[in-house]
Amino acid sequence: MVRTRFAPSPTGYLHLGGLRTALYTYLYARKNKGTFILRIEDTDQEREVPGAVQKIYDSLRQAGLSYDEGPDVGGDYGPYIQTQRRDLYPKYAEELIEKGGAYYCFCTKERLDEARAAAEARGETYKYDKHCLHLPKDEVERRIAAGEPHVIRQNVPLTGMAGFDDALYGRVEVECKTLDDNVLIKGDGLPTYNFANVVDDHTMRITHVMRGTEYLSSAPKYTLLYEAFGWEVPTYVHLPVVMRDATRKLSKRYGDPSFEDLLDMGYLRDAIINFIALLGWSPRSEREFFSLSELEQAFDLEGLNKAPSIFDMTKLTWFNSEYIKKLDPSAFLGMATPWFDQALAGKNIDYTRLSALLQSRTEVLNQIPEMVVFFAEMPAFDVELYTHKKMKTDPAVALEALTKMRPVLDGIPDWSEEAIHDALMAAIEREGMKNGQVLWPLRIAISGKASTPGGAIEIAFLLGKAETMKRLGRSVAQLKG
RNA sequence: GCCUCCAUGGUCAAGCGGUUAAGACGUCGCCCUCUCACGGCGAAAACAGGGGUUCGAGUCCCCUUGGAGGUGCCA
Repeated sequence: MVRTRFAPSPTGYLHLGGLRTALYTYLYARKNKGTFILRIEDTDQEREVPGAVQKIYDSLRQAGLSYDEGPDVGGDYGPYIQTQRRDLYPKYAEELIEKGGAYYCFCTKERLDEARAAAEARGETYKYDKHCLHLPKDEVERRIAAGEPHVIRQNVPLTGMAGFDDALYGRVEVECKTLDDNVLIKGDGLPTYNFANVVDDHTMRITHVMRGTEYLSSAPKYTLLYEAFGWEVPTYVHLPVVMRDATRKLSKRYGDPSFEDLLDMGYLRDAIINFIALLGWSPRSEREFFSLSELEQAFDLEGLNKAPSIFDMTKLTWFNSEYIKKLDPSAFLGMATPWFDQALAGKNIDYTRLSALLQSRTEVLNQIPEMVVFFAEMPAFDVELYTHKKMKTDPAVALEALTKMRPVLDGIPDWSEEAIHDALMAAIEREGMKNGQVLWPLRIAISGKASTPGGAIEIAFLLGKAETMKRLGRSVAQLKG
């Protein structure tokens, strides 16, 4: 039975690298009919950000990554928040001490800092000197009883190798002598990640530990812990980082968006998931569109890439535009409406028609207001906009065309697209002009923009007869200068 | 510095000893067209470098270079 877990620290929003780790972890569980667990790693009380835990719940829910066990859903292996498991860790630490895998340490911060500074001054990697390893048991007990501050450290062997087999990276080994005796239980009684991840993964019966490569080089140390306990080591799957460019990883500091930010901008959940899934994983086929449930079927470890990948906003945007195009028109209308309102509130515009015009032109929802504001207010524009080589128009041609079309448009009784189209086409033929020589200037005259969603006819229709005639009148006046 | 890991076009990425080295995004060109999009067609664009192993190497090994991660009483 596969049991996987996503174990974030509540230090802020859910960034995209975290989302991808969560996604793969979730997918692996689903693919194997296993259990997906959420665990909150909040042992660093100082870094905890208020509200961050709730944010994690919300983001995972919005992403569609439902967990079978977790703080807010329960489960048989709880609690799922580490600070609520605090009484558990010292017990295991004691056991580890009994087995020789750990020891109490009373060294002061000052002594440690000095030693570290000295090592660095010598150009060496600092390592704790096991100063407290051989303290007699009675002395240890006496000092603890006396309330002396202390931690518990891992007792790493001085010789030999430590290693593990990663499902993605293969065998990873290091010499024990390069490893430090890290703190397992801190002065505040809470465990460090080094200890908590081992105890929790074991007690929660996690079979596959999927996490970022920042843990790759410390994983051998965790294996030592499992071995000291006599526990079975889970399967490790370390996942490469998501980068913003070749040398820096995605981060809020540089303005990289979080999952929430993307959603707020008007990126669709399914598009984000689809894109993220393919960032570091390949189905090894030409297929590129996957829904979450399709990913649950298709995902496997074999398709994982070992190299870090760069988050390409442009490709995400393409995915988004594709997802928008596939939307049912009424669904798109529903999504677009709040964005229409931003630019067109109070205006009498046919949103249904407008959204039909916009659907194939919208890449991200937040582009909508700027694409449609001209319906609300006619922008000022330069008459040179009338010049278009291919359409064979310029301000002079435009003036002639507009002057001739004004009465034609004014004479249309029922303002429908069909009526406008027919009237205009008939007039164009009668005058012996080219479509472009009339329609281009007309579109400019009533929109003031070089490019618009839809042509002159659609825009005239959406604007309504009164507004169209009003704008036309002003534009003709402008041309007469 | 030391330890670990990684390396195919600008980006994602297929390839798992024998290929004209896929595909997608982006870019550029053409077509469609009342603009812009959409859609269609096409083009440019990559195995970091050097040594091995092999009849044969993008694929295996080593070195170099470049990059990432770790080196915390952070995770």
